[in-house]
Amino acid sequence: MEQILPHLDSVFSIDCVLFGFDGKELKILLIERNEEPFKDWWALPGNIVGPDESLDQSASRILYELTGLRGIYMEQYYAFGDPHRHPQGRVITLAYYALIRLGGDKELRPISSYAKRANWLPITDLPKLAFDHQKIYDKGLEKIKRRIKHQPIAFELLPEKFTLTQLQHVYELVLGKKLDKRNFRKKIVSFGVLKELDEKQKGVSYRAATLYRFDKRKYAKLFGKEISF
Amino acid sequence: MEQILPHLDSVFSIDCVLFGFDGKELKILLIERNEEPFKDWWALPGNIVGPDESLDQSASRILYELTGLRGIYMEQYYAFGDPHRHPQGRVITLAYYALIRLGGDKELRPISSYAKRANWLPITDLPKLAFDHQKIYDKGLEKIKRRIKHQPIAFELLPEKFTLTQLQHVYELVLGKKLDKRNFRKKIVSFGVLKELDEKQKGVSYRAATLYRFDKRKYAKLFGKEISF
DNA sequence: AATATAGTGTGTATTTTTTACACTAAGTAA
DNA sequence: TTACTTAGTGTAAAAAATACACACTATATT
Repeated sequence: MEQILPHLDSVFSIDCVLFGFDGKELKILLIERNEEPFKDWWALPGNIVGPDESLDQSASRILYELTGLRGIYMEQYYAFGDPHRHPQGRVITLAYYALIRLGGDKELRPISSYAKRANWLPITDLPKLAFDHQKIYDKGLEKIKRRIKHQPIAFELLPEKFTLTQLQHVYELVLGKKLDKRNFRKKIVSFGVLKELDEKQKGVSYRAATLYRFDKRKYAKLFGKEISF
Repeated sequence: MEQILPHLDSVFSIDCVLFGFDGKELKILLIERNEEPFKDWWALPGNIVGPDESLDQSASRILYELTGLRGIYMEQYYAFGDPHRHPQGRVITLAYYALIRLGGDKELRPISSYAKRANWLPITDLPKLAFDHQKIYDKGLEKIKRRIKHQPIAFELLPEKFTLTQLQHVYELVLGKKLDKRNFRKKIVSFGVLKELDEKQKGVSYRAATLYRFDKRKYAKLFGKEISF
């Protein structure tokens, strides 16, 4: 976040790439700035790190203030500290990404003053971003692309119960490529971290798919062994 | 680095895990502190980020001041910012690792005041470290373990001309496990990034091995394709 | 000159993993 | 009942990973 610049030699902020999945698209949450510099531009949400906050806490707080959500999966992934990245002084920023399942419409809370509004925008059609936020976003996407191949983070984007097709969809969106249905299922099931439920999808106008759940216990037992996509 | 604490709300430092390979062991460069807190403890080298330095520049400077080396492979990998990680105030630190080929003995330069001395210590036998430096080191090792599987960083630890056995040795030390000689050679050669030289190892009292060189051109052509170990 | 020593360099068979590929089944809507 | 839409499944071929052992070569020693 870039709005407050106390008179310190350097300022410390956190910027977040909040990835959300609504069942259809992969989106990120952007705010439209209401202050100079970059007034009226879209930017990643961020803020100054509080004096008694850990970095992770600070990131969680930013997310909470914007969305009202807690307990979301977040990961710090890089520090951006070019001396000229902020036109008004030195601001070193730590980048976090978060993975969020988007449910109803009531995801967003009232906006703090420095932003006009916030919006979930599909990553396939992003506007120009303020500061070096495009670079921050790019690196964030790169990181989750890599991570989804080795860690069970896809489930963070899905509801607790999901179909294999939905899961595949998440992988395809993150990796940016189509996957073969049969091979995908074979592989994902072979990891042994999914629990098949006695329940079917509801409200669809075609054959309902079986629901699955991510089984944290089984995953814990795998610890050390790498998933590899 | 932890020795200077100006009266700011937060201070920004960089700490470096400098990995070095001397042909036998994997080592890191530690300094023995000459100031409180943690006087007489071993610590990772570090320093405050200068006002007009980029983060990468700052890390390179720290390395240069200690070793006289430039152009070394360094990578930023995590920010440590627990509010209580430094007993005297808030210091957020960015961690970098570097990979260094250790040649003769003249690697080290005169030490700045806050340290008594600096020393290359084998990672198999590290002392207790000041602050949260053990955590920083652990994460650094974890990162290069992961990275060496996908990126040609092993060559940074070796002289320009090296034997396949030496290369295998680096992989074994970083990954912490033995590898099969024939399979290792098959795989590493199949990547097509090594150039076999018309030259043999010298000064050994047994059959001399063929020397190889990492071929950056060939590697550049592979870009996008992943190496996988 | 013969011998001991120490590391180099090589091939194959087996298993495992990855890939490519297409149709029937089930449920809903008209 | 029919049309529509997605769910769910298997196999063969290719590629990659693994396990494994011995002869060669240069030097040092006697």
